[in-house]
Amino acid sequence: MTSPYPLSASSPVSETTTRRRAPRGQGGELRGEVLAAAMTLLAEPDGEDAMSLRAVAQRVGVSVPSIYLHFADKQALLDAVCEEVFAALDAAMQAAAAGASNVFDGLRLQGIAYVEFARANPEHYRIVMLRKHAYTAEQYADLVMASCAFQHFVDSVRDCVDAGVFVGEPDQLALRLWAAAHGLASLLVVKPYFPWPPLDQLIDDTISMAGMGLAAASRLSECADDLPALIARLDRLSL
Amino acid sequence: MTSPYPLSASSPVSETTTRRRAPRGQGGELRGEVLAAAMTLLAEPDGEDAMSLRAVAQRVGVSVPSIYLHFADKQALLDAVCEEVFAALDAAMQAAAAGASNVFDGLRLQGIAYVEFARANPEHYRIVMLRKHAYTAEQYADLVMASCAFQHFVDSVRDCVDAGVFVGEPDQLALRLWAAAHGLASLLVVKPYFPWPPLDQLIDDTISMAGMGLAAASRLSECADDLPALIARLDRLSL
DNA sequence: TGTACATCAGTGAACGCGCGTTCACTGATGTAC
DNA sequence: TGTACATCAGTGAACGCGCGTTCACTGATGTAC
Repeated sequence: MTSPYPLSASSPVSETTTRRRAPRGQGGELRGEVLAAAMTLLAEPDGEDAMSLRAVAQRVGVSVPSIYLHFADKQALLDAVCEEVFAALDAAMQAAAAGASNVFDGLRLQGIAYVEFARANPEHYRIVMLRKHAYTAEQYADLVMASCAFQHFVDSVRDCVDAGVFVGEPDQLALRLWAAAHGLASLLVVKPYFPWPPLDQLIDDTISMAGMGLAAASRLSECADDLPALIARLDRLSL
Repeated sequence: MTSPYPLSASSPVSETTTRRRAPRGQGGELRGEVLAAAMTLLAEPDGEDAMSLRAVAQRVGVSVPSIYLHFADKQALLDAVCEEVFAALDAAMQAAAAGASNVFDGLRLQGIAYVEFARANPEHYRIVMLRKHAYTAEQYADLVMASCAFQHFVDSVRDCVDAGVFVGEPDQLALRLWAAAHGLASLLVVKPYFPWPPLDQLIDDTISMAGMGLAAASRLSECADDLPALIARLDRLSL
């Protein structure tokens, strides 16, 4: 019933309330309640279809046009949801990285946290990562850069480059790692009925595979002779 | 206007035909035309929204209820489309593998063909791989196994295991490689506006990363001392 | 050879539904005079 | 201290739209007698 992770927006949302009108000057409260209700509805199975403005209004205990007091249209509400989800994803990854013993392990823990987030919040992951957005190139670039999650991830990759684990441009390397993590995450979200093996190990293996492969491949392109040394280093990092 | 790859279903489809009624006993022709029109509509941008039964009927030059003569409902038509797409994907991967110099390279070429298919047919890829399907576990397992694509891919992984490149269960290893390829494929489909680097290299790199990483990781879990030898072997395979 | 009939391929019109959005309105509350 | 008024939070009813699906029907064509 409640949102799967703490929302920055306030207020619990019950099933079918008749809401008390906000006191004067507190009209903005409704914005938070609408956003929270949208998040909750989207978290349910088939959330994307379930989140109509009518459903949101009913959850909050308010009439449908009231939503337009705080969101220009449905898309604006969805945009707000995306921001919320990106922030939560970023927080989960940052928290995971905090427990790392070295920069390479930190990257691995972030990757695992990424997939675990998708596993725990499949419908939210679907909205931000699997939906087609009607953005122009500029709008989209803005949105990606505005969300800290990808930037923080690139920073971690840069740390690894500085430590000599990878060779190359951090943002380019990050894309490749992101692809691997997103691949597993989206498969789990979209194909829940696939006969998956035990997920904890699959996730760890896939993330490790990407990290090791990138280390090996980015080195291969530079100096193919140095590989044994590279592998020895990876081994020392206690992957 | 025409479908992006040869359909097993016959018949060209023009914009707004008035179709001539099929001669007696040839009623089945319409099925192929409906399927082809659905494929064509789904290939367009926003294809998933654009493919309504009304739009399909108009493309074929037939009334809407006629579709029900050959498909039980809209879902049945979508199922038929999925079969068609899976078959085309399988064919593309098989063709790519035919040009390989060794089993490991064959896997790499299949991975590249997989991503290229998604890149060339983004809306078709979206339908089969990014949509949520309302299947039960059994229905879905049947569907996956019925489509040859995944089976053929597992076979190629098995060849690599036999050749000593990977260690482990072929279907388990295949899942990890699939995740990596699907990750990049779906990112390209869903986020066309992302500031991607040159795609040919990104694709090759990502696939190679997965292959090398899996080889290294699957060996790591067995005998951590043997890594230099493994890398030397990968190098010899001219990755 | 002619005709009644079954079959076949397809149609026209309507069904109810839920959707996003808009518009004119209501009624409580604080504030200026 | 009383009252007119502006502001604010929110509402009720309707808009047009496109959708999947159903139902009774049409008209051409082959076949049995």
